Amino acid sequence: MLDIKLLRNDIDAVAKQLAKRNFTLDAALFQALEDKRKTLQTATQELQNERNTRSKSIGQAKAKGEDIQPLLAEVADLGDKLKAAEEDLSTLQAQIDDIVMGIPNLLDDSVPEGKSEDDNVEVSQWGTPPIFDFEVKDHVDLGSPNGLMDFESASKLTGSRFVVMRAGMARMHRALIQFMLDTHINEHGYTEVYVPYMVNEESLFGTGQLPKFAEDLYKIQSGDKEADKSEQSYYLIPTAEVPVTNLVRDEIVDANSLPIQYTAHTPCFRSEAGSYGRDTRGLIRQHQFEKVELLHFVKPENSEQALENLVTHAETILQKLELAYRKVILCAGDTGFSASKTYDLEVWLPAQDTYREISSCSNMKDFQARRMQARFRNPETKKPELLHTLNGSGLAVGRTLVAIIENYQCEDGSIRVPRVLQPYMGGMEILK
RNA sequence: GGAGAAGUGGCCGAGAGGCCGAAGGCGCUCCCCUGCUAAGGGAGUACAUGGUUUAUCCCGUGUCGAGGGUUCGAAUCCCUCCUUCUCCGCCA
Repeated sequence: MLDIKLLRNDIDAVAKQLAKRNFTLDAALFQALEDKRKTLQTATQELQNERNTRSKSIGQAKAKGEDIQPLLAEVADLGDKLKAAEEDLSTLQAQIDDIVMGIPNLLDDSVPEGKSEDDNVEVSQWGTPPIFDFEVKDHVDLGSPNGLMDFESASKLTGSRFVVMRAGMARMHRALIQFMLDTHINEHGYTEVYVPYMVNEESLFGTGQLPKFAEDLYKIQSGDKEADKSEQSYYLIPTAEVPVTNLVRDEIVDANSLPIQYTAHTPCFRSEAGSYGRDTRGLIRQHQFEKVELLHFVKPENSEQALENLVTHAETILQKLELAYRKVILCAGDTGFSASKTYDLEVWLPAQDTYREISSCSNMKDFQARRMQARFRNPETKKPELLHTLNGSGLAVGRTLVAIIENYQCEDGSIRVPRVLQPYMGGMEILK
C-alpha cells in the first residue's frame, strides 16, 4: 500500500511512476473520490462531535437532577442524520480503499525500464555452463526410468502438476532443504522459524496477495461444513513470505532487535491459474513445491544494502552446488506488485539450453509494512516508523533439484551427487 | 467434541452505562537532590486518522480482541466470530 498522503498530494507524479510498470492509475477518479471524501468526512465528524457534546450535557444535566426531556428532543433526529452520513462515508471509503489496495508499489530509481521479462537486465554471471559430449536429457527423462521421479502416480493420486519421488531422489530433495537451512543459519546469521502452512485472509492482505491475486491461491473448505460466511476461512500459503512477514503485523518491534533475519522451509501451494500450457512438463511449475525462504525486517535506511546481502546469501547456495547462474535485475514491467526492486537468480538448465529462474529476491520497502502496520520505535524521535521488509528464495528446492539432475548427468543416465550434499545423503556419490 | 472463565496502553492491572483514552504499578525519557557496590523527589510517556501543509502547535474523529446491535450516550448491556485459560472426552 502506498502512502495515502502521497496519493493526495502528488498523484500525477505517482501515476507517471506507475506507468513505467504498465499500470494505469485513474488519477481523475481518485481525485474526485478524494474530494467527496474530504467534505463527507468533515461533515460526518461534525455530526459526531455534536452528538458527543450533547450527550455529555445530557449526562451532566441528569447528574444535577434536571429534567432532560427537552434535551432529548433536541437530539431526536441527530441519530438518523449521523447514521446516513456514516454509511455514505464508509461506502465511499471502501471505494477508495479498493483503488488504493490495488495500486502496486513504487519502483526504486535503479530499476531499468522495460515492458516484459525480455527487458530484464543481466547484472552478473557466475560459473560456466557444463559442456557435454553426449546428447543431454532433461530431468524428466533422467528421473523417470527407475521411478525416482514419477509424474503418472502423482496424477493418479491428485492430478496434473504434482510429483512423486522415490529413494535417492526423495532423499536428495530432502538433503537440499537441510543443506540450505544449515548454510543460512550457520553462515549468514538467520534464525530458523517454523510457521503454519495455512493462513487467514488478513495475512494475505498484509503481504499483498489479496485482494488482487485471489485466483492464484488455494482456499480451504473445511470438511462437511457448508461455506459459512460467518466463519473465517484459511488459505494454503503460496510462499513462506506470507506467514513469516506477518509475524511483525501490528507489532512495534524494539529498534535494538533490528535487523531481523528469518529463514523458513515450507511447502508452497499455487493454483497457477493463467499459466495453462506453460512448463507443463516436469518439475518446473507445480501446484506444490518446497522452498527455503529468506526474510529481512530492517530500518528503512538499511534496506538497499539488505537486498544486496540477501541476494548474496541465495547465490552462495548455487555456488556451493557449483551450478552456473546469472543474476538479473527485473525491469519495471516485470517487477511484482508489492516489490520496489527485484533481483532474480537464473540457473543454467542444459536441456532447455537457457537460464531459468530459481530465486527471486525483493525489497518491498514500506509497502507491506504499511498494510500490516509493522513498525519499530525510532529511538531518536520516539515515534513508531514503518519497517522495510525483504524476502527472497534461498532457494526454490524443486527447481534446484532439476538443475542438479540436468547439470550433473552422466552419459549412462546416472547423476553425480554434488560434493556439499554427500554428507546429507549418507555419503552417496551417484544417484541412479 | 462437551462444560466453564477470560481478552483493557510497551508490560501488569483497576474500571460494571455519562465525571473514562481510561486509576494504580512496572518499564522508559527528562529534570532536581545526593554522592558511590545505591537510593529519593518532580514532570512526561498509546495508536490511527481529519482539518493540514515535510514538520510543529492546536482542535476534532475513531480505537479497551474483531464485527454488528441497543441507547441521547457503551470498555461497561445484547448478538456473531476470533483467541487464550481450566475441567472432561478423543488423539499424532
